[in-house]
Order: sequence, then C-alpha cells, then structure tokens
Amino acid sequence: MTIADPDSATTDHRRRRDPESRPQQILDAALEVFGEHGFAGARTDDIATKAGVAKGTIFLYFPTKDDLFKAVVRREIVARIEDAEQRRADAGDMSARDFLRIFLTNYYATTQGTHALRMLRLVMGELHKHPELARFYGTEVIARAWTLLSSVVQRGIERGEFRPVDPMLAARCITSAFLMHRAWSEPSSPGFPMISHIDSAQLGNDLVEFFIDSLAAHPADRSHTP
Amino acid sequence: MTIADPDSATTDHRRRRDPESRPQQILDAALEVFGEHGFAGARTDDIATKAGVAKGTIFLYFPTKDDLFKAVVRREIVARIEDAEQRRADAGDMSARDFLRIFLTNYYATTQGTHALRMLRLVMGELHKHPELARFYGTEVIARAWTLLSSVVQRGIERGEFRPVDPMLAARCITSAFLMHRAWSEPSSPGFPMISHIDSAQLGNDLVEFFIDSLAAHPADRSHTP
DNA sequence: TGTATATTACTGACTAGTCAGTCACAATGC
DNA sequence: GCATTGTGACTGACTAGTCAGTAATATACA
Repeated sequence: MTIADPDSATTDHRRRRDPESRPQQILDAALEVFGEHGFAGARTDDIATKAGVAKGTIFLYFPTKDDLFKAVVRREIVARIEDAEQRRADAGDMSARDFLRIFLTNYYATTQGTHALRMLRLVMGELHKHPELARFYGTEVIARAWTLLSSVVQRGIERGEFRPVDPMLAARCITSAFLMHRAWSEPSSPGFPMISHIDSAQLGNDLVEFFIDSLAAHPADRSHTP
Repeated sequence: MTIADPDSATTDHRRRRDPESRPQQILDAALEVFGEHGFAGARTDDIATKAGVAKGTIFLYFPTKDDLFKAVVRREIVARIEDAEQRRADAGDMSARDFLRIFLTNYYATTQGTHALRMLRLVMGELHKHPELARFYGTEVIARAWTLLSSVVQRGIERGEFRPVDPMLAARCITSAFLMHRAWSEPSSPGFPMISHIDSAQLGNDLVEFFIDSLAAHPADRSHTP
C-alpha cells in the first residue's frame, strides 16, 4: 500500500495538523480511487487510506461522497482551463503546420500519465449522472478546447495551408483520436495489445503528423495563395 | 418505468414460464442497467424489474452478478464479430474511396442507438476490472475491427488513391472519431451541447467525408498511377 | 376428457455482509 | 485551559445471493 512512511510511528505525520493541504491530499486520492472503480465502486475507506487519513477526516472536508466526487471533477475542470489558457499563446507568424504541431504536442503532453485516463473514465462513465457538473464540464472544458483547436485549424485554412474543412469537425476528430489513443495505450485497456509496441512519445508524433498531413491543402487547391 | 406492458395485470407475463427466452430478456435488461449505472452501481433488483422477472430468477440463470456482467459483454462481442463478418464483403473493383465510404457508413450504422453508447461505457469504464474479458474483447472485437479497416485503407494506398500513411494508425484514428462522436451526440454527454444541432446521419456523412479527404493522395503524389 | 401426480420455472421474504456517514473521544497547538 | 483538527468504532440503510414455498405445465391413468 501507499500509506504512511515508516517513521509515522514516531513523527506521526497523519496527525500533524495541516488543514491547508488536507483537501488536496484527499482529492488526489479520490481521483485515483474513483478513476479506478467508478463512483459507486469506490470506497471512502480506500480513499482515506490512500490519502493517509482516517475516514472521518474526509467527511470533515466534504459533506458527502457525492460532494467529494464533484470536487474532484471541479478541480480537474479548473486545471484544464488553466492548461488551455497557457496553450493559447503566441502564434506569431509561424506557419499553421508548425503552430498546430506545437499546439498538439503540448496538448498530448498534458494528457500524460494515468491521471488523464482516470478523468476520461469518470467523464465517460459517471458524469451523465451529474447533469449540472456535466454541463459545467461541457462548456468549460470541452467546448473551450474544441473552439481553441478549431481556431488554430481555421487560421491554417485562412493562410491557405489547410484544405477548406469544417474546423470544428476537425477539432473534434483530432481530440477523439488523442483521447482514445491515451486510453488505448493503458496496459489495462482492451486495445493495449495492439499498440503496446509503440512508445508514447512516438505515438503522439505519429498522431500529430497524421492530422497535419490530413489537413494539408492539396497543391491544386492552393490557387488563392501567392 | 419501462416495466411490463399495460395488460400485465390480466395476462401476467411475468409469471408466464418461458425458459427459452429468459436469458435474453435478462441480458437485455442487464445491458441497460449496467450501461446506465456501471457494474457496482447497478442493482440486480432493477435488472429484474426491467426484465419483468423476480430477482431470484436472475440467479437461476446466472450464478453471480459478475457472471451476468460477463455474459452481457460476451453476447455483445459475438454480435460485433457477426457485424464484422458481414461488412467484410465484396470490394469488387470499386474505387477505394467508394469502398471506404460504404464501409464506414455501414460501420456508423451499426453503432446507432443508445445500445452502442452503453457498451462503450462498459468497455471504457468497467472492462479493466475483468482482464480476461478485456483480452477477449481486445482480440475479438477491437483488433479485428482495426485490422479490417486498415486493410481497406491499405487497398486504397496500393491503388494510389490514398496517400502513403500507416494504415493501422489511420484505422485507429477513424474508429476513435466515430466512437467518440457517438458518445458525444448522446443528450446526457458533456459534449452534447456543442453538436446537438447536427443530425446523426449528417454527422456520419461529415465524418466519412472528412477522413476520405484526409486520406486522399495529393495530386502531386500520384506519380505511380496511370 | 377430466383429474391426480410429478416436474420444472419462478417468486419474494429473508440472511449475511458491506459501506456511507456519525459521534464520542483523543491529540495537537496556542 | 480550550479551540481546532483528527480518529475509528459504531449505526443504519441498502443489496447480493438464498431457499422454502407457489404456480404453471407435463405426464399418467381413468
């Protein structure tokens, strides 16, 4: 298990008062356990053990298991928004190809680790039972991400580098592929045996290049560029 | 609720003995309830009610809740394999574009309804807890689908109609997009508000055309065709 | 054809176990 | 001291799985 370190008996970290970081510890553990077992399958006892606190402590900070779940998702929403803000950045006069490459590579990097997969599981498997949260997530994460990505594609179209495609559709196809590939490259995934031989970074690059080439304007279409 | 039809009071279907069709009734109900609430969140009582039988009846046909879950997934695996066999069919000397179009349209049609979404939820959210089933699903459904689709792409590349892309990668990107779009077009999905204005068939067509154009060989690349 | 008897499908109250949430008490810091 | 933070045994609601009993059908015999 992951609980306390060996010297907990002497220093007893678990009882050290640290009300500032308690909620974060608990939320970290909760994401792990919810992501692994789903909402109904997760035991608060397990979350407490993972967080290194007693079960009662959880209910000191979150009134119900449901509230804890919502807090986990909300924190994730905030994190994703902050990611997006950072990525918005500076296109400069970079070519659309290069900008999209950087943008997607960045995006792929933020979904690294089991963290993103767990969140994907929660969003796909549990969020529909919390309509309010789902709407929040839809507008604050999904819609934003799609709009942002589609604006990058749009820019490429306007510069004549990309073929005239519905930018929103392209954005959705690209995010689908990146998310699903993350999910599939997890050892416990049913798709794993088929892609386990590819290393994660290589997979990211392959995806990026696939979509960049997918969007590339055919030479014949380039009539409107110098 | 969805239980028995109005005349159940008079004819009392629930008490009618029908050992032949019981397992199917139960499996249908189970897919609904598991798909809606996940494994842990599903109550056998609810499954029984939906199937129009008493709870005990379920355990007459399936020893445990776990076995019931496995049976649901297994039946779905078989159904998917049969779908795939049917789609394999006759390319003739059709152009790769047309063949891929027909193939994908067909594929999109088989994932219609909430049925496929529920299955997607189970596969993404629950299957990792049943490694044996996951492996089974991986080899018998996912691997098959990818191989099949990639062979269609491969054919297009060989005919010079498609650009020289890794066919397996293309297959995975295409399936990701189709699956995720199905999931996102569900009213309860967080992505729903963004794509609800598109009708399902139109969405399918858009996806098909997007990927066909994505794969199209650039005129300049066509050196090896007549 | 009706009626007694056997067989099989099904039922639902019950049991044993689980787990979210509580609370009386303990430890810590000021 | 005494206020704040944390603990873990406890409770009560809930649910997978059981099983004694009931009802539908099949078979036997007249």
